[in-house]
Amino acid sequence: MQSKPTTIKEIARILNISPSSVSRGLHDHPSIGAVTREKIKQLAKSLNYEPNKAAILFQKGKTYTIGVILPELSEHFFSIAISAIEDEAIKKNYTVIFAQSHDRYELEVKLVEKMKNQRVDGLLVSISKDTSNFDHFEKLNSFNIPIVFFDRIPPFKNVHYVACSLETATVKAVNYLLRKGHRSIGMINGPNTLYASAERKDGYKQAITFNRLKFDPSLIVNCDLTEQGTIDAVEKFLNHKRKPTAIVAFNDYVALFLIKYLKKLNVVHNFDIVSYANLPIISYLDHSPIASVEQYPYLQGQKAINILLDLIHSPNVKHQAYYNTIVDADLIINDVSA
Amino acid sequence: MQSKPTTIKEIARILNISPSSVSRGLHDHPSIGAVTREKIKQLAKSLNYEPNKAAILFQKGKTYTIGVILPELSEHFFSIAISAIEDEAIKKNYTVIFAQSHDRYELEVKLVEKMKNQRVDGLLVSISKDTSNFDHFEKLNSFNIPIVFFDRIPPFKNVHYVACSLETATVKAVNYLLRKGHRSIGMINGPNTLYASAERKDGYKQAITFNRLKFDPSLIVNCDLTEQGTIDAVEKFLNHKRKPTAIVAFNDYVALFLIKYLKKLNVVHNFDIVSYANLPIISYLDHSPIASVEQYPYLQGQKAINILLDLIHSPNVKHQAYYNTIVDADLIINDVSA
DNA sequence: CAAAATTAATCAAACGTTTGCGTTGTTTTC
DNA sequence: GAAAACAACGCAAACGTTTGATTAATTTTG
Repeated sequence: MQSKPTTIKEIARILNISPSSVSRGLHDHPSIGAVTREKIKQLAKSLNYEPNKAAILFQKGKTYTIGVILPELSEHFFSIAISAIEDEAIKKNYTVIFAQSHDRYELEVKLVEKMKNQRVDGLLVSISKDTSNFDHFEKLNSFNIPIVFFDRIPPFKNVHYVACSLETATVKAVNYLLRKGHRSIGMINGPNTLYASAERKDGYKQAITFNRLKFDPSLIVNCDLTEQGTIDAVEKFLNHKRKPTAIVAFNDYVALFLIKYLKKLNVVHNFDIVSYANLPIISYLDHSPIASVEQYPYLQGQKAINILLDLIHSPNVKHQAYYNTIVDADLIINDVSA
Repeated sequence: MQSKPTTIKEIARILNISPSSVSRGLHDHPSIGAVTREKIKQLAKSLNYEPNKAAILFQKGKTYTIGVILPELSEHFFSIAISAIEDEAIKKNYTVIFAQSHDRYELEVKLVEKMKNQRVDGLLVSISKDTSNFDHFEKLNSFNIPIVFFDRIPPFKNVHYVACSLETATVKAVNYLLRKGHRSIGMINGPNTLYASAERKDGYKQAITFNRLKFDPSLIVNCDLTEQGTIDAVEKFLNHKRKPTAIVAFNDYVALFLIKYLKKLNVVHNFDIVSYANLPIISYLDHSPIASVEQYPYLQGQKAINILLDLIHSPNVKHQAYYNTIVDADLIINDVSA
């Protein structure tokens, strides 16, 4: 025996009124009398009425669904960010669908297309690390689907985004190392396609020059964020004429690769390491980074979806202004000896 | 300018045929001639026609959506499992919505209700660790919404589920420790509400008695899987008259807590540790578990959703038989000295 | 060659909800 | 006391797609 869910029609039939009145009654429309309204609501409750979402979606042409595209769910940052997105969405009665680009541009393009076909009301995106072309996002404009980028954002301002000021954070990080006496600081940076890479570089430069030191570009090396890429980067430092005594790693995963390799070479104690992400797991390492930049994924996710919902609900005016939201990043000190 | 998406009606109007013919043409219905069919398909393609999913859902009374409820997305196991679910869903043109119970029973109940109201076609569930009442799942039966449990499953057989044989895995783990010469092996088990706890216990007992050793129940202690709970558990071992030389931890997170605490007490080298989950991060620890049980989350997720899709597509017969799928778990040896 | 079968398409209803407009009565206003 | 205002509800269309029933034209069959 499968029970058919209750419909508005059935309530109308039982109460001998029209379906439209039931609909209006349930929505507190002023043209329905208080008595009728209460009768409707009571019966609806007792019959366990739940609006058929599919019918509403169809009728309104909205899906109350927002899409999320991010590189890797198993990265701690994103798993937390999406938790925030989900929490907020549930509150506002939106449904979230998500997909992973696995950091591949072509997959990202396909997913954006998929999301469009799913008729999402809006999109939250953290771009893949080899995305340098953004046409697939621009297409959505003509369909009036707003996009908010978060964390991994495109390198221009005329989009909505939420991100950390990694530049400021990097200044803090480098300053911290300088205060600890380091004079040659290496940086393992990400690919140049990432805006975050530029920010880290700028922050590094800024801190160095502000402290009246000479900026040496060869102390910043790019890396594809894989384990092998990290090893290649480290090698450059080890062979450097001004061998660094401290290293700023692109994120905690890179830091892990880095530490593993340095341990293998038995030189891990020659380096102070600072990283980004502040993974909880990091504190369990023996030789962990002495500091890590916390990027507040939950907060970022929260802000991003709230901006998106705002865009969805705002009238169809072309936004001249873009939301460019910066979340403060903090340097978390793990160094017990500090 | 916002383009309205192309509809069947419009294609029909342009081609001077009826909407129903267009629909049938697109679905290769035999009653549409080959010429007309091709004309329809070509025009549809050139107009970038995409079926309005909302309309189809509404019409068919199906949502092509499956719900996933799991305890914590930031747990590596689940983030991998849901990746598998998502991958399979995309292939079959299903949409996945998910929610986290954060290991709380009341939240889980609400989420199940939410999913029901969203009219999901089916549900994939990994139950929270303090769920001992299963009425909220039984309600879904009358709505004909199939459920497949995975990993964290209820303690009875008359449901569909996919899980590891943790019993077998535990036998392997304990045998491994016994072969390494350990004669007093502690186990930090989970709450008794979890079926997985019973399995671990049984496996432990089985390995011990099979090796003609005496089973000492006080060497198995329950734990709520928090850091403090783990510390409390360890304390019992440290004060035990037959102080264990090896410990089987409930999972890698517990192992982390455990190792951290033992390090603090400077006794970490007195113990061999075996754990479950095989977190990638574990290998970066200095003193990591010498072995870990791999539960193949991707495979479990894959099997679970395929079973669910099977149930969804199968005719409305009451299944007398239940899918009780066991995925083999393997003991992965990390011990370099082994 | 009439009857039956086949082919190719159309018609109309249906899914559940929302909403602009119209229709009743009843009450207020000057 | 007639006109205007209002309160409370019903009617019907609309959203896009699918599908059972129907029709019309063509072909096959005995």
